[in-house]
Amino acid sequence: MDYQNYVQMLKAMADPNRLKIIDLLSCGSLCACDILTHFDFSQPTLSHHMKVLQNAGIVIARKEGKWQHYTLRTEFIDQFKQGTDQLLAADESCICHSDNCADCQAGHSGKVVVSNEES
Amino acid sequence: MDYQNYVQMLKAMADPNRLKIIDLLSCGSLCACDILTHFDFSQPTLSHHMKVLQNAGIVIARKEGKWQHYTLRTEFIDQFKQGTDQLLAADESCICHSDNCADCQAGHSGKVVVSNEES
DNA sequence: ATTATATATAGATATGTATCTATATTCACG
DNA sequence: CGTGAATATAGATACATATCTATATATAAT
Repeated sequence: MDYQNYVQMLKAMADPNRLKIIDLLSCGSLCACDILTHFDFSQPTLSHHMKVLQNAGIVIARKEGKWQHYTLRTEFIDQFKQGTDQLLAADESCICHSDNCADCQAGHSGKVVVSNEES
Repeated sequence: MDYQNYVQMLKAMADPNRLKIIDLLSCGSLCACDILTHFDFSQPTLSHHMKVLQNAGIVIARKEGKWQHYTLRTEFIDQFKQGTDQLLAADESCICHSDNCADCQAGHSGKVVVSNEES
């Protein structure tokens, strides 16, 4: 797999304000003005964030009169969860195997995640 | 829930090189020098990335002689998946409900994600 | 038509960060 | 002890981006 799309989603999500927007939209569609009431930043800043979310394929916009309605894409939810599973599963899809990895040949392959208790 | 820790994980993951490091480590522990062979950047740059991953609670380091062995934390895997589920589930944990949200009172609550087909 | 409302765009600024080179530290080994 | 190898730290630089103000656009209402 290539993680291009997944990285773009992560980048878009890796901002507290945009994460809150996603959280808000997970409850249902909202227009820009309604979203804005939940934040302290300016309207152009929201417009910027919504564009980032759209470009990452996280949100779609539907214009109705003067309102922009934003909705979470089901494809985003599916693809993001799938990307996460693929990333964190220690199976044959491991990048090493597709990379002629010397470490794999040296036996590092396999689920070797460790439960650790230090701070 | 507060997403502080989750955002920190997202930030650390939202870099193609660090994502590849996570992918490599999902196959098993590796020392810095082994990880470095998979990349074009310099050794100090790797050191920086590993610090970011550690600060985000994604990776732990165990020093053995002059080698640093890096391992994915199981807690990271659990917490990240849990955070994702919590974010994208349209249930009572929705931020609106804990925020005295006017939109919720106006009936926007509920799973309203939309399958959309435009580009 | 004019005015008000919702949103977008342009341009500036400040902060964050990914990267580099140079150097320091730590450790094994002779 | 001195040397080489693995890693970390310091400082610099370049690029990305989150934010703002000012302004433009689009639509509804009067």
